[in-house]
Amino acid sequence: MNLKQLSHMLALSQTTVSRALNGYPEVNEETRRRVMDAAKRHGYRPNPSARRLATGKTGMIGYVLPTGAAVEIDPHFVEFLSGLGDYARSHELDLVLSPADADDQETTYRRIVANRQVDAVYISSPRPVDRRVALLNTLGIPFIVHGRSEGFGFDYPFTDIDNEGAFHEAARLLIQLGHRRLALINGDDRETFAIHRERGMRRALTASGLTLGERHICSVTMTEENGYRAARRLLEQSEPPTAIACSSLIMALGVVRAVRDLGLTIPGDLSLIAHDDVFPWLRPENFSVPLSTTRSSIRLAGARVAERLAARISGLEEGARGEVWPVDLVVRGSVAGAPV
Amino acid sequence: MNLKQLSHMLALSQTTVSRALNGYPEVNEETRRRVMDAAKRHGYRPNPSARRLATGKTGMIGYVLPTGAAVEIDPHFVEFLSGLGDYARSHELDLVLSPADADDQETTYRRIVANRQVDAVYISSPRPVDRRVALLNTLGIPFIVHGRSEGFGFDYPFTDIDNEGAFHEAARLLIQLGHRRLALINGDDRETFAIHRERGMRRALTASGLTLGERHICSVTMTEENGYRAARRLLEQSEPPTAIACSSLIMALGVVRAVRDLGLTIPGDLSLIAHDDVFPWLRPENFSVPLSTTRSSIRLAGARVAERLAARISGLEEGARGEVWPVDLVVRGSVAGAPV
DNA sequence: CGAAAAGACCAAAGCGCTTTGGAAGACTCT
DNA sequence: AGAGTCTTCCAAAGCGCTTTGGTCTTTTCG
Repeated sequence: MNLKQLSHMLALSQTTVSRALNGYPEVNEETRRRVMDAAKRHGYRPNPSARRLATGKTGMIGYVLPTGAAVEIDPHFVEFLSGLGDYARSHELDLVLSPADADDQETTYRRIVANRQVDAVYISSPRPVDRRVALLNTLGIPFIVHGRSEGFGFDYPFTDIDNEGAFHEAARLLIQLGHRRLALINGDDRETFAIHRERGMRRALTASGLTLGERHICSVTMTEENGYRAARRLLEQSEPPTAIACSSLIMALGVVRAVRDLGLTIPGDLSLIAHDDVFPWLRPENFSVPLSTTRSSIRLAGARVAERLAARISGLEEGARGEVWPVDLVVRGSVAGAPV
Repeated sequence: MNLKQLSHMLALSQTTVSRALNGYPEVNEETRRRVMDAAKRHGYRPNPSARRLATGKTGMIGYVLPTGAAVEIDPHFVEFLSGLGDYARSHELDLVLSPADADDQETTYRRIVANRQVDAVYISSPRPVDRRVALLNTLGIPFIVHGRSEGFGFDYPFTDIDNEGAFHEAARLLIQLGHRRLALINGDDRETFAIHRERGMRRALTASGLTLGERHICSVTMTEENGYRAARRLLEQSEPPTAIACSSLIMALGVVRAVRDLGLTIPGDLSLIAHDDVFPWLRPENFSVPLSTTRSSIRLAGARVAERLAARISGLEEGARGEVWPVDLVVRGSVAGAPV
């Protein structure tokens, strides 16, 4: 059932039927009802390929997926995706993932824009002065950054959490509890979120006349193993930290294992706070010692990004508004006063 | 730069240029070279929307993503996706995720087929007599099932691992080590993979005159917490198992925690084998006691599924061939002889 | 040598929608 | 009553590609 058949059946022109269906004003309300009715009854659905060719609109949002043998898409992505899907579903938006060589994403971005394959895209895990942001800005396709980039000569729309504030609060709490030697096990420090977390922590330390020495900071891919290694390195120093802030729950698993291997205890010998993106399959309250966290649902962020993309596509949102979500600090058993 | 311009520039018809570019035989080789050359020089790329409308081919593969507040997409998905992306990238295939209400995926499948939104789709986490398989079979779109379904009046193409064989081997090993009371912490037993694993284990037990009692089997969503709970339930019985087979590494984390909470040890009091899908961020060799596993890379499976989909799209693969990959049994420190 | 076959190319008709540029009739207003 | 204005609808021209159904020229072969 296509437009031609439908309009013939209604003894109307394709023009009128098309307009009736798409809510244009220049059509009699009575006629519109008739059309709507017939369309529903016959299950007419406009062919998206045809519509695409005519309008350029695709009803899809895009994401360039970095791939390659050495590239690991981490589990955060899937949780973000869930949120995105939650929103997208109710708006019949599809998501297209375009796999790209991790070292040359630009080609793919250019392709999907030139080909008009999607109406909007989002970017995740941005770095400071991220080339993708600059690129999309010049290409002129609607986009949202999940996270933040910095230091451009222009503004851009983003949705981010207050990583700096979160880790500032976490560090402040630890300091209040008497800790003097804090350490940070961070994610990849080429990414903005990691830089912000470090900055937040440093700010809290400085305010109390403390510092975050080179020896007390690690920056690694967020795997269990790297968490373990980092913790061992930190704790086997001559002056080990008495508290650690950790950028992910998965790494925190490794930290806990290291602590145990070294015959230490949490929170007796070490206080631990980790960032929790809220995975359904790994909860901080279920750690052997319930884990204190800075918490922010990455799933909700996904839904929000989808919502904003939809708004931008339909022209409801414009400009470069950035939003920063606060992060909860949730205190559980893994923090205590510094050992004497 | 579109076809019209290009052909005008070459003083050829659109027909000839199109055919030259698409490798049709009825064009002079000399002419073809000229065309190819000009196309490359001017960076001509056929507009996919137009091509789509004309041919119905999209260059995309589809996946219906179940969503909803209660639905958790698990981390296996992202790893599978990585593999899919690895292959898809080299073939300029994109992947479109269509979010659907988890309870009504059929509507979405019908939509993407009716609209010709993708050239092929894949299905994951199939159940026995999975309605999606039956549906896609009647809808007549190329598809591959990742996993297996059972009991149709027709065959279908799938790529699966030998779940039954894997858990059969695992159980056999445990029995050889003298264990008599085995337990299984399984995934959702409405899914085929879980049924196969149980079947494999049962087969091994039966062969030795043993059984898998109702009290020794759990079937839960694969989260850390559920692993913990299941293990507690099993181990606090009057006649607790001396060995557990577990369907995922994430649940195994919970098992290890439970064992520790109960003051038991691995492998002294309990032998543990888990299935490992090979996540880069959580490795069995890094468990406090290195974990024995049945291992099969889900990422490789993703690449294979993409490859087969591509083959089916281009007509290189036909029929209902199913393939079953063997699973490695990797023995590490978490298994030992049964306690006396 | 003449007929048939093969080779190389093209004009034009789709694919199914949106949108432009009217046109016809009804209504208002002076 | 005639000019102007709405309201409501339509024919046809795109969007940029593929493909059908030729035509014209050259080659092959009995």
